[in-house]
Amino acid sequence: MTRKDRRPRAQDVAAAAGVSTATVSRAFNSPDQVSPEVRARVLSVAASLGWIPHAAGSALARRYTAIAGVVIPTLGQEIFALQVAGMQAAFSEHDITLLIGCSNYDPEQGAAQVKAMLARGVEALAIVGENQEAGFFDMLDARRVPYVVLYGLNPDTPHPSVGFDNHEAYTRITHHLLGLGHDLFGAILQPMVDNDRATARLAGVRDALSEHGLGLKPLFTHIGPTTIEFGRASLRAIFSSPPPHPTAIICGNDTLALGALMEAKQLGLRVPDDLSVTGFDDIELAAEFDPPLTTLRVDNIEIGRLAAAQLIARLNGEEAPVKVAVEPVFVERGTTAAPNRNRRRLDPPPR
Amino acid sequence: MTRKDRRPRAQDVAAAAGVSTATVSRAFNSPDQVSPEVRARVLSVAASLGWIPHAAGSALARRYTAIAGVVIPTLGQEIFALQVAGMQAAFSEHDITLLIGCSNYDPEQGAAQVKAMLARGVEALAIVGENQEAGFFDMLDARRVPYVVLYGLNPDTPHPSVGFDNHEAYTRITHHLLGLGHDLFGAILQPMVDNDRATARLAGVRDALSEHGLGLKPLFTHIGPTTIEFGRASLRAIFSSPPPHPTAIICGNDTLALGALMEAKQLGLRVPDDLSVTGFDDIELAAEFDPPLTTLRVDNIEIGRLAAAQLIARLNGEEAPVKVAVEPVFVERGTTAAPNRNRRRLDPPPR
DNA sequence: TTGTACGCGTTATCAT
DNA sequence: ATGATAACGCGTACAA
Repeated sequence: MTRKDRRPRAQDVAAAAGVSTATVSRAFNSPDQVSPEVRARVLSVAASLGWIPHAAGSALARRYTAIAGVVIPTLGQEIFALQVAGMQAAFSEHDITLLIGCSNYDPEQGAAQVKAMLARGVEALAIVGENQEAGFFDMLDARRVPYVVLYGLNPDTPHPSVGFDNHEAYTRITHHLLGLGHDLFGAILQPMVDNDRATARLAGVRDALSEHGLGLKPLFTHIGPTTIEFGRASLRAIFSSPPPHPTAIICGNDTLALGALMEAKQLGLRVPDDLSVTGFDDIELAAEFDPPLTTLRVDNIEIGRLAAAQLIARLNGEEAPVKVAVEPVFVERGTTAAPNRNRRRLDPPPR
Repeated sequence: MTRKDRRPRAQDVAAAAGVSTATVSRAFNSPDQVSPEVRARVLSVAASLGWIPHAAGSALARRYTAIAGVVIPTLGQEIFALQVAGMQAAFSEHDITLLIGCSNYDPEQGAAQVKAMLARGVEALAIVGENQEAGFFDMLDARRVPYVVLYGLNPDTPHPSVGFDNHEAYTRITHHLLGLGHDLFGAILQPMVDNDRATARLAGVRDALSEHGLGLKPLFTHIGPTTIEFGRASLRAIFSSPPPHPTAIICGNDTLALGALMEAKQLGLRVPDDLSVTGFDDIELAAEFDPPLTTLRVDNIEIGRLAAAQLIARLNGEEAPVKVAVEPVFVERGTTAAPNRNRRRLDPPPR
């Protein structure tokens, strides 16, 4: 067998095939430079020995690891899992291994993940959100590691990014509801700390409202975990305050919206007659729910694909646009309508 | 700056700190063997140069890559994403990087992923399901790469595994419904091809039924994609056949069950009075739905953790149990009850 | 405590 | 077309 019963190396294959290690390497990496007979022999010997070139040696010699990295908040949320899946598909076409790290919404953990990835020699990096530790992006620049920000497209920052403008998306939702005639709003959103996307969304709602001289009452603004349970609890809280109550609830994602919808049903509120509710993401359930949820659809796989494509282009020294938009599509379904004036008349008018 | 403006290496740090590369290495890996002053100087120089040891060089010298791998069908399904998250958490405590590959339910793709991982020098491997290409496990054995099968615990095979017996789980569900008095069943399940878990589940239902002299009619057995839509369509199909109709529908997971539930509501069927429905997994929505779904809860994060723990133990040469059970917990909620005899009487009795 | 020197497995360069 | 040889970056006996 092979030396010392360890993993075979190129030398073992070379010896068994009666060639040099250089030829073994060539037989795999530039088959044209090797005579057909020798190539066949090398390949067959390699197969019988079970030799696979060791990536570590290869990385050293080539000065190229063929590794990229992505850092997301968590794998538990479908949107990020899909972005990763999209990246993985695109990278694998270029034989690049994708390292996946989770920050758990903590910039410190995120930075630690990136450090580990740099040690592994990542050639490029994708990360969700711009809310990183101080000097984070400088560190990447210093190492000349191309990076891209996922799931955000903040026009005010210079970072290459693939995604959409969260602020714009939420002004769009708000304008739609305003256009339907709503003038008293509630919001159920995810935590803002270290989350530039969520922050931008709330600002988007606020800015759109203030254009119309409206605002978002603290009493009707609930911020917490993105669970069905929190969506439920928030809606309950909003409607357990004395009237008037909001006629429209804007949610940070579909999960929160579904929670709100379930609680609304339990409270005997008719959607969309008594209450309009909007979500975000367009998860599978959104379309199937009763009533089907009005939401914005985001193509997360595409975001991942495009991010990988941009990084690959830059690795190849190609010019690539640094701000790539993947616009969310408004999907109006059954949870939004003009406010029911009959019901509102029962409420005392706001002072 | 550093030589040729490239990534700094240990030699650059050594030169700048006025020591040898051996001391640089020791300052990081065995700090006790280095005098405090020298250590401090080395660390500060390394920090200012931004030096991080290159994993490829390290892997070669140590003959240890600190890489493990996991192959799952898809990241798009929460259960697998959670298993990966659990593994990642456990491995990261041992500074092991986890490589993630997706097979898309295709053994060929799975094998390709594993090959890529072997090239990267994975020290250990986890894989969902035993349904692999011929010689797959032999290949791992030949390389002495410890592996573990996730999400299955087939007592008939020798493979180390962490999970549960899918056959047993589904006989349990079936027995419960039989105990409630049901005697006409339907099933909505995921595809069986290359999926030993799904196959075992169907067999579990069949075996439990045949103990009672019952069977599963092809007309009432629907197999397809694990989507809400397929759950809906299957229920519709089942109830659009001439009576009698099943009083209990066993679903392959919660998503299918939710689809069935939604369609049942649309058809005017009362759950659980007219129809009992069971799911599997206990996703968040299961408890919140109206009525809340009876299902089996699986702790997928724990499965991931335990799998990683077993692999780590084996890497350290420790004896570790090879079959680790993570039993699903039966959660009876609102979608199961005794069959409504009144309704059944309206149906002509089965011949 | 510190330095010297070799090997880890592969590829690229330069001969032949 | 093929071979010899020198990197690639690091860790670790061994020597001092």
